[in-house]
Amino acid sequence: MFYMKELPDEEDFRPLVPEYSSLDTSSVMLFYLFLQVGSDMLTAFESYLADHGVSQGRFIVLLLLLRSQVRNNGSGLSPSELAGQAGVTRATMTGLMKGLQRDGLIERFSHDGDRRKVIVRLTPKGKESLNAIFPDYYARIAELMNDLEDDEREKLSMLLHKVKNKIYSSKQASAAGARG
Amino acid sequence: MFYMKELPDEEDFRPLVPEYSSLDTSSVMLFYLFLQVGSDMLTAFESYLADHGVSQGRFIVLLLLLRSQVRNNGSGLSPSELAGQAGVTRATMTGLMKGLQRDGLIERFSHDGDRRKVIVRLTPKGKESLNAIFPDYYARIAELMNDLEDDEREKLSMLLHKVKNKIYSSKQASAAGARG
DNA sequence: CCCATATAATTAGGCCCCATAGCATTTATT
DNA sequence: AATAAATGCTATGGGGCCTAATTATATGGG
Repeated sequence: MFYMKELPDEEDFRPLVPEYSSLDTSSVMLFYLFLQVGSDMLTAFESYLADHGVSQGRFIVLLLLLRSQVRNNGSGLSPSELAGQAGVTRATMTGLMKGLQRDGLIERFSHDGDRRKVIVRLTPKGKESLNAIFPDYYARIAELMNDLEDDEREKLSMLLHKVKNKIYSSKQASAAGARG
Repeated sequence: MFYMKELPDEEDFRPLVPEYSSLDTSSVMLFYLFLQVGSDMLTAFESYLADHGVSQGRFIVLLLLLRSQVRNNGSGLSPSELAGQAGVTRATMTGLMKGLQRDGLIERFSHDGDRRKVIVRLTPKGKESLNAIFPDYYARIAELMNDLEDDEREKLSMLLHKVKNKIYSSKQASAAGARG
């Protein structure tokens, strides 16, 4: 994920202000700060996951499969459902499955009732892999948030939700614009 | 960037709590919320940039070049400096340069004093490209942050800095651990 | 002056993430 | 029965990223 190591400051925007009189520098700097922190967080956890032989994408898939086992007693998920829950296309998911199966972390079975479908389940090795990752993974996340007091976490969560809602509402707006 | 569309909730962690008694679910959920919002933000801006024919990585390079022009009167930057400022290896930067030069957005000159070095500068077309992107790009960022009051932005910025500092301090810790 | 070392940029090769388009199979709709 | 829709897959390609090796150049002793 690409970002600038050295964030832009007021000085960088000053020459642009005459041209873009409405330029809201505090927004822009906050935006880049956000991206930078997100990227750093992600990079740190990706390298941790890489030490355990999985990528971020693979880890999410394993997590989704574990959740499905917990929630509905091991009935498994189809690639299509996984793609939907992970926010990628079915084709992308196929590629991910391929690698995960090659490494023995998942199994693919054919669905009894619907022969178009495939059922994906964690193998014992896949579960072990998650169990090897979990304790330290969670500890690292907790460590990361350790400096935030309870009320700060709530505040951060609230602010993140505000931004998130804004993204969704503008997505809808642009989709409506494209339709109409 | 991979994340889960449907964020995990308390229920998902409940089965894990007996095993990981210290599991701090509020941290974990905040962490995933953060990644999700960051990813959504990035995706939205990437698709906007794609409409203008540049990727996030390319855009950052153009931005860095523009900043260098503003800051030190167009002396340009070397690929090595660009790689450092963008947080990627020189090899990665070479690939980026190749595409940007092919599309006429940058120029590469050889350094007078040191013939190992290359100097990269924006072309007029590169500047035009940025100027075509800017107004709307900044407007979108401002729009995104529009629902946040001034004090909320400050709070968010402060909280982000707290997390950021935490990342850096744990990076140093692990680096020191690797050394010693 | 020469050689060892360091630095700059590039190339080659590879992995991951991700998308679109097209295909065969199977199921649902009408 | 005919059409539409869904599923999983392949092929193809782009973008981001890396390591290792290569080439050219510079620099600091000996």
